[in-house]
Amino acid sequence: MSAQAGQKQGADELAASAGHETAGRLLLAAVEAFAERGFHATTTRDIAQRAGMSPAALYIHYRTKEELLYQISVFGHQRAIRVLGDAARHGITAADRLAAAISAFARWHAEHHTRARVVQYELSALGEEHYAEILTLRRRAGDIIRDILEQGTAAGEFRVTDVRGTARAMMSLCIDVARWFDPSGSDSPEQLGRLYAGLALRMAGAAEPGPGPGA
Amino acid sequence: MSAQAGQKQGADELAASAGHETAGRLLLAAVEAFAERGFHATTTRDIAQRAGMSPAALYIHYRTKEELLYQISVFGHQRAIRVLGDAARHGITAADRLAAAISAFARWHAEHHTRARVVQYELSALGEEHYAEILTLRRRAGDIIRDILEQGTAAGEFRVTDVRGTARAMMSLCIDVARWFDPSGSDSPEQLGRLYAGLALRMAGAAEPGPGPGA
DNA sequence: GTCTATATGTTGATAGAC
DNA sequence: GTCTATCAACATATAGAC
Repeated sequence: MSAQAGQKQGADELAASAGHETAGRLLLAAVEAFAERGFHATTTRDIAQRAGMSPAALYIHYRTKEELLYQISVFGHQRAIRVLGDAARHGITAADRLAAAISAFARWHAEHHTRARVVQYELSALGEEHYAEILTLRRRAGDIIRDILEQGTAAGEFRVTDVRGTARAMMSLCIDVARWFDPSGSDSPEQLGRLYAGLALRMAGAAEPGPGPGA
Repeated sequence: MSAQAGQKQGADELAASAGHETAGRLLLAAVEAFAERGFHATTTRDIAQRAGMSPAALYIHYRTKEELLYQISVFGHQRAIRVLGDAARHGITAADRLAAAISAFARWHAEHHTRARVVQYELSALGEEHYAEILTLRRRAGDIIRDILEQGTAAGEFRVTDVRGTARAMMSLCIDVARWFDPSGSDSPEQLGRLYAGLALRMAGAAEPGPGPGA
């Protein structure tokens, strides 16, 4: 599946998650608007207009503007964590699993950079309860990388002194992709995933079999 | 100089850059407000109140709310780039310079995480001309790291295949510190700088003399 | 379920007294 | 230079017709 198809597919799934066709269109419109202008600068008029509806129609499907953000955040986090977790199970050695996990997580943030931007940078606009709920989801992602680093270090594959800090740095590297990634740039999400997998292996102090990252 | 003193010192300099005592207080109040709630969610009333003034007083010193953001952005970028550039000149080998540059850049984003958050994440709220001006400043920072990687690779100190991508990843790692850094957390800005310098050396494929990152 | 029309509050920015 | 008072525009959200 190409990056283009991946994005379309993902977008459809987000829309489908709303359960209702119109609600799904509003969700996609909100993602676009929030990513472009930020949650607070986005008006309900803007969202409704992008979905081809009147401002009032929004409130039939969602109680508030914040609920739109909440739905986007929950779905986005669930997706990203599933992608990360699934990849982390592919491979026998810790090095294989780390490379697969980082590659997939970075690639997701590149392919879905619009949604990822909302998911990663508009969290503070959530209500208090919704925010707490999302934080619980986020912790799982960090644990996945940390577990791989611990297993690899124990097995002698990696040389990592600060597991917590190194795992956090790897997550940070992937998340920040959403901020700067430009689909019209020279790197494809797949290339970026390969580069970042190689960089992560080096950060973990893994022995290098092939050529270095980016080859 | 401790991290605390460093932050205070920096804040004073930002305030002093305004030229006028009241204008400086407004600048500091705006940084706090923008960092906490974002540019668009911050009201001019909030900024004025934090500075202990009426909403109207703001417009004596700044034409618009956007001009406050612009002043903060310019000063912040100039500072961060100077810190990075100064550090990049300390050391004879490319490895020394890379470690010094990454350490200083990451540390700046941790120490000044409040200001850095505004500088790095509220850019899109700038007017078109101001935005273009800031982008010019930003390009310089990337060039500094890229030059070190190129020199180190040519000298045989580093093994980097994708210089552009690796330099971008290192910048990304440091910038994202502003998003997650918590001064009440367990890591000090100095510790973080040391960890990240070690990780950067590994990412560059430098030979490892001492213990790994985080030791 | 979707529309038009609007209630109700808040915003960025200004006018004019001191 | 700072204040109080205020404007005009715009925000989110709702009411009621269809």
